[in-house]
Amino acid sequence: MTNTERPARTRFAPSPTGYVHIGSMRTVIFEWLWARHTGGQFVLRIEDTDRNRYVEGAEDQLKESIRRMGLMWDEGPDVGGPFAPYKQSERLDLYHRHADELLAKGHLYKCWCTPERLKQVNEEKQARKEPPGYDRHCRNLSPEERAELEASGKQYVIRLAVPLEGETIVNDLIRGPITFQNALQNDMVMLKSDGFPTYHFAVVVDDHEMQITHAMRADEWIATSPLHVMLYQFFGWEQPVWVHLPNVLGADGKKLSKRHGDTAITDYLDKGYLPEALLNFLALIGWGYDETTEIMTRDELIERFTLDRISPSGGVLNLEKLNKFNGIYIRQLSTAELTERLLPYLADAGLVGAEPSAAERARIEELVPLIQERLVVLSEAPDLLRLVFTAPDSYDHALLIPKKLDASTTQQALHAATAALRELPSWEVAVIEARLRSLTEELGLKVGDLFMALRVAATGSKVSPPLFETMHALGREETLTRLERAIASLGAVGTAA
RNA sequence: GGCCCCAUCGUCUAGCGGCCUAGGACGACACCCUUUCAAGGUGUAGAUCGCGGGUUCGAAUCCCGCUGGGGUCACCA
Repeated sequence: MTNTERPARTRFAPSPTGYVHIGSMRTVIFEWLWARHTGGQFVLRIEDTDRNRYVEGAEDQLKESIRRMGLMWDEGPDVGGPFAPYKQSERLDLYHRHADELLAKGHLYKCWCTPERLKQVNEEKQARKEPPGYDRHCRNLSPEERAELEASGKQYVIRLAVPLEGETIVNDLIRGPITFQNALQNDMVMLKSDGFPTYHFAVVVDDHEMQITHAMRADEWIATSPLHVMLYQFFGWEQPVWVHLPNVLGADGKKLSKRHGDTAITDYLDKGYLPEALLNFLALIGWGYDETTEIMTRDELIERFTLDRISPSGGVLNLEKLNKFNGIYIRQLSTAELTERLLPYLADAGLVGAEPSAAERARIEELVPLIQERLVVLSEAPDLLRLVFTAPDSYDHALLIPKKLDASTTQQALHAATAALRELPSWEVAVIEARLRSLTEELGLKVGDLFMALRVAATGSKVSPPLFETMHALGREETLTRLERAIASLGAVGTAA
């Protein structure tokens, strides 16, 4: 593992075909962390070489996802860099120049086979129970045949002339050397008939051109990595350090996909998982620091992240643990900070305006402490806060009347409480609590019973933030109004019964 | 199916030949705190380290085989 601590250049090279998968984000995290840890650069490169799969807007969404995670790239689209452009569709000349070089050396060859013929060849191979793959027809053309096809002007692709014997070794940093028999490799297409390179050709050329030191990518690339190694050898270039990262799996141990639930990183961000919680949590899938440390700040992660601690086996996404992490990070936020992050969710729910006024902001900041330690995810805030904004529209007597009491006793108790609260000299939490506690004694009730009746009367629910804090947040007027409505609802029962 | 990778509590992981009668975290359960829910605290259960052979005085740790799981076999990345 030589020179792993020298400034590393890593890259994330997605194709703009859709959203950013949470597993891809984990890859971004490792790449970013390693670049930061070594004081190197993290580059973003757009691999838009498949015009058929191009998705409008995907590139923006992808950049936005990375930005929202707080993992800005040092070089790439929008920010530029010494190796611009960072979009492969704008680097076509480069691939052609390099292809010509290898073509001249005989490591690449033109292939005029039609998709139909390719399909037919594979079907025949299949019928003979042979492994699929190109039959190298065009590699073995006679000079005359080649000249004729060359002159025909027909469409062609450029393929890799894989050595027919020997073996290719991929030195994976976390797995050690992996040996592949050359005879088993296919003459994969390097340049498509539309003149665009395939991934195999473009990554190698660009990683070399952009001086990428560590080729970190998901481990599904292991199977084709010998092709990439061959290319480096044919070019006479020094290989990057290969680091194939373990996958993020679904609960069934298979690659995480739509049927496992949310897979886009934005799904999580939108629900209100904090970027810092996600970063910490995701960093722990496939990597671990020591025996006991799990909660780590971004800076601690940067300082502690090393490649040798990446494990080779895939890891299942444990949502419950993510929830726990998110709660921890939410509780670490200051009231002001949490308020700021909650506002968009409250605006969506219509609890505050789209452009919250200073008064609304102040009001929310007052309420935030009531829910901070109860929040798992930011998007739950509106529901937790709704009881403050909207009075219960009816009362369920089964909730309102304590187990061992009846309607009239409950009604009397609430009435006494209302009177007591009305006369309070101030509306401070401690004052409310002191008065209500003494009231339980005066009434000969159990603390739990009275408080629960009051809770239901004030909030309509048996579950709420602490009673006195809630009453305080509601304000005296609103609290009394609600209690009176609860009392009235019980009175109706009394007469009906 | 061929090739390749992987294999420690349900899950994420620590462990890189003796410190392991395997540590931490999430989850579960119990108790404490307590006006509910949370949060917090304490504790319990949970892994014969996939199986079988070796190597060694000694193996979760090294080697081989097996089994299981996964990945990959496109003019997609």
